[in-house]
Amino acid sequence: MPRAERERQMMAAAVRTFGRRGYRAASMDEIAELAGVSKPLVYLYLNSKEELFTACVRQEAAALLAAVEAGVDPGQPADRQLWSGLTAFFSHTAEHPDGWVVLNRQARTQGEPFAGEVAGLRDELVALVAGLIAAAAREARAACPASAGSGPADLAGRELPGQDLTGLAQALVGAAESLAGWANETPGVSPEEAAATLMNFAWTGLGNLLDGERWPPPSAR
Amino acid sequence: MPRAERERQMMAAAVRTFGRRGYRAASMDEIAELAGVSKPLVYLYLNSKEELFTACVRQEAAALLAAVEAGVDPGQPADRQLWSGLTAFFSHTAEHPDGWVVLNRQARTQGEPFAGEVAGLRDELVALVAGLIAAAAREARAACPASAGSGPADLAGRELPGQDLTGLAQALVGAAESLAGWANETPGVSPEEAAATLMNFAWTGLGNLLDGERWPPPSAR
Amino acid sequence: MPRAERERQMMAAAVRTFGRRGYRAASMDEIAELAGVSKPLVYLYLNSKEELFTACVRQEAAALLAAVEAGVDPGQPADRQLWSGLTAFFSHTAEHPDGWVVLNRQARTQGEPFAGEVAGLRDELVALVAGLIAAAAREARAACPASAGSGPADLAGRELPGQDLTGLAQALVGAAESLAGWANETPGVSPEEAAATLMNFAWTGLGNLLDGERWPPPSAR
Amino acid sequence: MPRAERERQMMAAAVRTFGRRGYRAASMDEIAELAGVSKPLVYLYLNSKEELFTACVRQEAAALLAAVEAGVDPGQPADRQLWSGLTAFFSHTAEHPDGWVVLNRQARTQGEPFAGEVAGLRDELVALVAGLIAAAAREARAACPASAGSGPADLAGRELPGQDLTGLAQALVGAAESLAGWANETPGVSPEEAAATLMNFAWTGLGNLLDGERWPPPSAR
DNA sequence: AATGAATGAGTATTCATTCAT
DNA sequence: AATGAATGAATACTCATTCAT
Repeated sequence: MPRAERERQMMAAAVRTFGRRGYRAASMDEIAELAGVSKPLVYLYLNSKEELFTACVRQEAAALLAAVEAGVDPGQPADRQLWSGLTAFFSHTAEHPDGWVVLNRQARTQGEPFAGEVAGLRDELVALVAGLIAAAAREARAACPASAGSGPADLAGRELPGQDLTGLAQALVGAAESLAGWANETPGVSPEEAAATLMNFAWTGLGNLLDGERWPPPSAR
Repeated sequence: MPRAERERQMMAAAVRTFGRRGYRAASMDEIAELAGVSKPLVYLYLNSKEELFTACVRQEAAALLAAVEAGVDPGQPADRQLWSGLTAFFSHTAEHPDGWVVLNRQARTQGEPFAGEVAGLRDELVALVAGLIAAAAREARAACPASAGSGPADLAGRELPGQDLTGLAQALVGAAESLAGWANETPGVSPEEAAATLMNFAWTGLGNLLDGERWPPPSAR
Repeated sequence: MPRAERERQMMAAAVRTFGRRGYRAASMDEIAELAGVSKPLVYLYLNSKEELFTACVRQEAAALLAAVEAGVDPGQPADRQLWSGLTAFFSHTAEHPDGWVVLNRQARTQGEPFAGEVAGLRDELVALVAGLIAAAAREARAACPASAGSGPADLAGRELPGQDLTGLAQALVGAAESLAGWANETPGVSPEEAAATLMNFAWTGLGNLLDGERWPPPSAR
Repeated sequence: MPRAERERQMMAAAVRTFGRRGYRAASMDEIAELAGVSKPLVYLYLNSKEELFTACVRQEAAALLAAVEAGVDPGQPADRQLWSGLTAFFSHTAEHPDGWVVLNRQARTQGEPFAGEVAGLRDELVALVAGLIAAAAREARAACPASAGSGPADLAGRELPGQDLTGLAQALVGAAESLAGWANETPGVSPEEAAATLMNFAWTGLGNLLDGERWPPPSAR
């Protein structure tokens, strides 16, 4: 069997095992057995438990990021982009539960040497979301050119300082992570519904929500 | 030294060690040394690593929940309650970083026998938040009695089915968890600011936010 | 509570625990708890686990030996003495099952430092039985004074060299030990019946033996 | 080195160590060192201390039983079979002293989880002996066909109720166990002599028993 | 390309025993 | 006369990792 395929098998077994047991509790024996190969072969190909786990994290992070980025169509308005990105996010995590658990839970116990690896992914997601929020701000400004010149007060309303922007993005990403976990274990919640819930929550605001507003707003439907 | 005090020492050492290393990677040797006692004493008082960890989780969960509940004044309107609850949450997690890490990260690796323990805490938080959102909905209806009879569309706008309610609460709790982590490692973000960011995000809605709205709304100031 | 009574309590708890668990598996904690005292008190009175066990063995051995000796009436013929001694043996072991288990099983794992202690008891039992067999031989000779002078062949038949004597006694003691275990766990076997079974088995054999019969019988040679 | 051979080495070391120290006092470290391997290898091949001990007991029990059964020639009369079986028993125990100690002493501390294992062996030996005694009874009846019709008293004399039979077999097995211990530590007692001692002791007694004699003899009643 | 055989280093847990009071 | 508090030393068991083939 060619090396590349064997490696895929091993990675799949590793993701599954790490997802189910956690980094420390997973044993190389179990991974090798699940992959259907001998332990020395795992070491020959992937060097060590730590490297193997790091490779799993990197692979799953790249796949998730790619899925989200593929879901975002830069030609669309920012809220649409966010909505489709979230849908892609919820779809991907639902379809790769082990990988998602590895990323979201198992890789985040601090003190382990791969802590930075997954923090990197999260930072990329936060940056992506922050970018979308910033884009939305620009669009809002562009949509009301009149107000652009109406005064500094208005403008201030549309400017978000960097720290606020990051905080908002952190909140949105956290909300998405939480909803992903909840949606994956609650039957009958589709990725689209989860995305809509989050858009309602974040975009529209709870206050407006209670006034009957929903996302997408009627004008955009 | 009296037993109760020794136990407190041990629990503190355990929370610190579990927070820094994770459940599996923490060793009873390290905990005992940090507590300044011999290992057998830890076993004499707390029976086993698993029981010790469960005790830590329970203690930290109870403390966090108590802090949040103490921060919520039922005499206030729902948005005020939510804001003060969030402030208490961010304060508590900032003051007990090890306990927060134990709860939020280390206790959530699935497959371990205490998985349910921390899930319980999270469910309580979600329920608490869901209760506040439902209360807000009631208040909104009460505030516009006229609209109550004005038609089904309006009413529908103020009714939240249970699943939506839970989803929103999950999103809010996830956002808070995420912000707590970010605020704790970003210098200069106070609990109040974190709470305001989240209220802006959730209560007002990003859309309104970009239109210059802020929480608390001018009328409430 | 006076020291002597406390010591009796402890010894009783120890015999019970050692009997149920064995020397190594019994813990001083369990013994102290069963005796209703604190562990340091056990050490204060009985010094160490090994000394405690040795004391148990000595106590039970002395009690068993005393019971057997009390059952043997030197004024009776040897077979009667043997029968009543066996009855006393089976009665005592039935009434003190824990003590018997300690003597017969738990104290006989070699390598432990008290190995000699229980070997001593057994040697005394074997010597007692050997004495009875020798007495029986003397009685047999005395009962047939005529044959005493009839020739060396006859005499040889009634003389048992020391090694044979010891071997026979060992066999009889082993048979008794085995029957004691069997009788204690087989309902409906009384000490008298056990003694009768053994006498049936052994005595008629011994009798013939003393009359010069040997196996294989002459006809089969 | 091939696995099977290593396993044999380990079993031998284990039998020796368990025989010398007892189950609880034997340490896996000592066994591994005596076998000349590292401890993990012992665990890899034999799983746990308990399984290792059970395997030792099973192996030694099977070997002893096989030796005894090989010594019994069903074509021979019952007394010959018993004698040769006993000779095989004493030979085997003399040649495998560690195994015999494991079976006869170390495996019989009650409360340990393998208690049943060795009880099984003993029950098989008792059943085998009981079978031989029953066979002897049949042979005795067959040898005196005339007496078969001569009256109920005679017949009764040759019938042994099941419980008596078991009791006799227990006594004989116990006597053999005791003699084995004695013979093994008394220089100059050959297996044949031990077997002869026991046959002298037991067989002539059994013979009379089968002829209807009982203790106490009628004259003494 | 692949593996059977093997281990050094560590981990949770237990227990006989002592000290200060 | 009695105990609550405490520990040094040991033990069963596991695991990531390597070597010889």
